[in-house]
Amino acid sequence: MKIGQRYTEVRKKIFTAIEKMDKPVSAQEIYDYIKQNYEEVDLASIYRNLELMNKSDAVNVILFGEGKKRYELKNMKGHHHHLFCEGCGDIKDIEMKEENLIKNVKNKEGFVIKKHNLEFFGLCPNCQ
Amino acid sequence: MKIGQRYTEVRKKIFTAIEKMDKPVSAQEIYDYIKQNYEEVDLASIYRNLELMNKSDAVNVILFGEGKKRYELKNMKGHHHHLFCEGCGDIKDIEMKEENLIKNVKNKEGFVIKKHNLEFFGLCPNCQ
DNA sequence: TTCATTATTGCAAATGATTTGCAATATGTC
DNA sequence: GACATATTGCAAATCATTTGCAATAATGAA
Repeated sequence: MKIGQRYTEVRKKIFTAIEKMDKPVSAQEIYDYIKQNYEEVDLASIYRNLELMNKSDAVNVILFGEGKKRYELKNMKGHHHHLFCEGCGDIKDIEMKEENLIKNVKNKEGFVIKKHNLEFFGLCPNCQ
Repeated sequence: MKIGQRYTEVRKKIFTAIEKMDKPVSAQEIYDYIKQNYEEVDLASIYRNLELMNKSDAVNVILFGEGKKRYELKNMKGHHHHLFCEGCGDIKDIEMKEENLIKNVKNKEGFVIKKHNLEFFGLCPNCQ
């Protein structure tokens, strides 16, 4: 997995931050984490790296309609989806077979499917 | 389906705009459509109404990672998902049974599922 | 190891979507 | 028609993300 041309300190920190927080995180959360655990890194650099990481398939972009993107490392876990709590924003992973689902979509409309996202929205035990 | 307390001209225009454009549309697209077909409506009013319409279940919010939200009328079509072309932004509806999928998620993690979104990303015939 | 090339970073400013305060206006009610 | 207040327009604010540019750091060559 090649991100850009150089393996920089900033890049290492971003990787570590996402890995340690162990959930889909926003650019701002990565920024905050790094600020508290290492020397500060500019937000713009984080955004630029996240875009690179996304293009090189190192991270997934996850959307919950909060008005911002979340990122998670791709190699850490198998393919999965998420449960997003509308109450507290808590996020849980879910595993699910969906071969049939995906199979049915392929070749429909002549599209070439490159990616799909399935997210569930609801309330976690604490928020019900 | 009750949106706010009054059935205003602005509200009518927004409904008509979304219906006529017949695809998931952004607030800006609704604004542009109305500007061309009726008297202009303030963007802020459109946003305020879209939020109301979402809370009262009149519209679905759809996310394709473009950095903005799209809205579609809920009553127009049955439950469906979308194919979003990363090349040109073209959007197609797809129908799919997913009873099993959803059934499997219910009662998992103690979440109460209120909504789920499944989006596919790829390239349409023109963009391949 | 030092040097040179250029990818990457920090900083500041710009952009785009969305939100908010507030006074003016329009809608439903009596 | 007059009132009470939901809704709108306008302007400014906010938040996430992007961009220009000069300074800095990573990597390959000498």
